[in-house]
Amino acid sequence: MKIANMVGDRFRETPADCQIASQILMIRGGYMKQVANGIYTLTMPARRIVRKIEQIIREEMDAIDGQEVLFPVVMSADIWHESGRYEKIGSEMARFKDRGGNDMVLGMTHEEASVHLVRGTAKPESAYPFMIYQFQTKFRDEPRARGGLIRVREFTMKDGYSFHTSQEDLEKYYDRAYRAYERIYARCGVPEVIAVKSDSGMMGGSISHEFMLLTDIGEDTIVTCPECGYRSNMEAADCVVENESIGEQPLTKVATPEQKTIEEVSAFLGVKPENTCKAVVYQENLTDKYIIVFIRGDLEVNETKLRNFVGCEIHPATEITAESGIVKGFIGPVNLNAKARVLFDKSIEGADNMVIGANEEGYHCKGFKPGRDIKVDSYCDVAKTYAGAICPCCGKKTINISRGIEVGNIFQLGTKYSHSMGLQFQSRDGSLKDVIMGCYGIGLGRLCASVCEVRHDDYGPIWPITIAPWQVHLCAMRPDKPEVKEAADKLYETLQKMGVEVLYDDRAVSAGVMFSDADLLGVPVRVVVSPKTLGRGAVEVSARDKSFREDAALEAAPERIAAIVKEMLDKVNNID
RNA sequence: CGGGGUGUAGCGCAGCUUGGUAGCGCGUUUGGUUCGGGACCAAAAGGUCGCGGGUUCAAAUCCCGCCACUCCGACCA
Repeated sequence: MKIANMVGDRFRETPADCQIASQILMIRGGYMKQVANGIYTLTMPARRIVRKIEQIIREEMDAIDGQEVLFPVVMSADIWHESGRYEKIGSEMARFKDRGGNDMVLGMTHEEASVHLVRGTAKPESAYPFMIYQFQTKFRDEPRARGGLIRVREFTMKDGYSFHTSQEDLEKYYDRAYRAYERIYARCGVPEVIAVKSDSGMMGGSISHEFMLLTDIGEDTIVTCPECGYRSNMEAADCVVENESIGEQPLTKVATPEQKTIEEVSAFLGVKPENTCKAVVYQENLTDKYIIVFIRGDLEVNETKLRNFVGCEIHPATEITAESGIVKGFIGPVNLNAKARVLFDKSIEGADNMVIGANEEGYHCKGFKPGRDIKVDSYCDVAKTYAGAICPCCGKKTINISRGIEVGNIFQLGTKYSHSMGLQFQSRDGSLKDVIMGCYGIGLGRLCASVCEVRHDDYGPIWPITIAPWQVHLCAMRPDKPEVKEAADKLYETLQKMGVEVLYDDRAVSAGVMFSDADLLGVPVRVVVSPKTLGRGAVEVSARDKSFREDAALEAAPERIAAIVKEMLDKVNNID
């Protein structure tokens, strides 16, 4: 490819409205252009990167016996009614009517389509397991797209669905998929991607993992333990705390006029926030019924865990009515006369001498001890864990909090879709049973942008050679000199014949422009042919990541360059 | 959905307060001089000032409505 004719302008200014490195560099490098909010056109370099990522994934999916298929983007609403998700999913799913007035949807995921494909007459147990996967455009009308390709509305995703006759078999396959994913990220040049325990969200199912690339611009909060390797998304992380007795005291009422927040109350009474017990009020989305969570004063409620615990959508209480009996700012578990569901978080278990609200304007109580002053049937775990908290796995106070981008996920779906949509198998004893499913997703564009996010310098991306748009960037410096033009043209042709992917810059531009453009395109191997190098009878070969720079004799250059490319490829691919 | 911001040439922006018929930098084109990290000189092309309405002799500028983009939050396989 000649850079002179390539569509997609590179430029110097930072584009307006760009926040993160990958977005800035990929826009500046002419990899893509925004068409609408969260919707991009990819140009050749980005398309080539995504294609290479796709091929790596394809090879790894095929290696675990995946069968590539292609589901449609547009689906009839019928199958979404069957699974119940037509009603359950909100406006992030795009819906429309065809000319016949039938309800249609744009696929945001393809569980329904996959079950639709494989159901029919119940197949024998021996026909299982199998996995089908595809690369397909998804449309999700995100309320807020941002960060270039990190969070978009239209994107290409690899989604796979596996079908099993037992939980054990699913788990066995899930483990294979897990290892395939690790290979995929390593081969894409980001072996540091880690798997974390995750919340299953609207996908349903029980066990699930997200693959995370840790970076500060990540939208997810990741909980890790350096001691034992425990890793979890904050949404799914257990919060373990240990409360020590600070001296049991009788429950006594104290006046705390105008002191409503934990900061105010603890400062006013001279106690630490962790020796208070606060109430956080939520409402069920559909009924507006109140839910009061009693939690240690220094902690926050993890709304995902709370949602899962109560089993319905919830939102923080916006307005508290007088009839509810809730005294805002002074809520406490003792003598609470409120129309609300009351939950006790584990974080107050075992504590004593806590400050609580007195359920009376202007008063709190000291000396509260759960279990003594009020009967607690059971404690739930709905608190957000925090840096320095106790690791739920090894028990040490080692919890770390960091940020990560989700670059893939795997779910054990169970029978959610097979059951609702009627996908059964015939077991050896002749009975019909629901098929057990797993699903496995990777967003290609997001992975591309994420790699850029962690593999770049001030001048542009530094693409790992396995996914780089080209392997070699050939610069003919001073192509107005016939000897340069001739040597570079020949090298270009020879390398291509040898199967090396070359981007060729033979424009009559200054060295600065040429190098800046090369930096923005991030091709791992750079070859410069110039009057200077030809004077030495050589071409200059260097790495985008500055790891080496050498002269290669002109006649031997093609072989040398091809050898360097091969060496770099092997280094990434030999991961076992 | 709530709260801010912005919309003027391919890109980045000024002009708007105080109305007078559009400008700067980058990029692009042509010619010339340069030549290993975004060169220089000269000439040139390129704009429904987001859209619609209103006020006015006159609107990029003032008023009303709408749209789009964007940031923070809510939301999010």
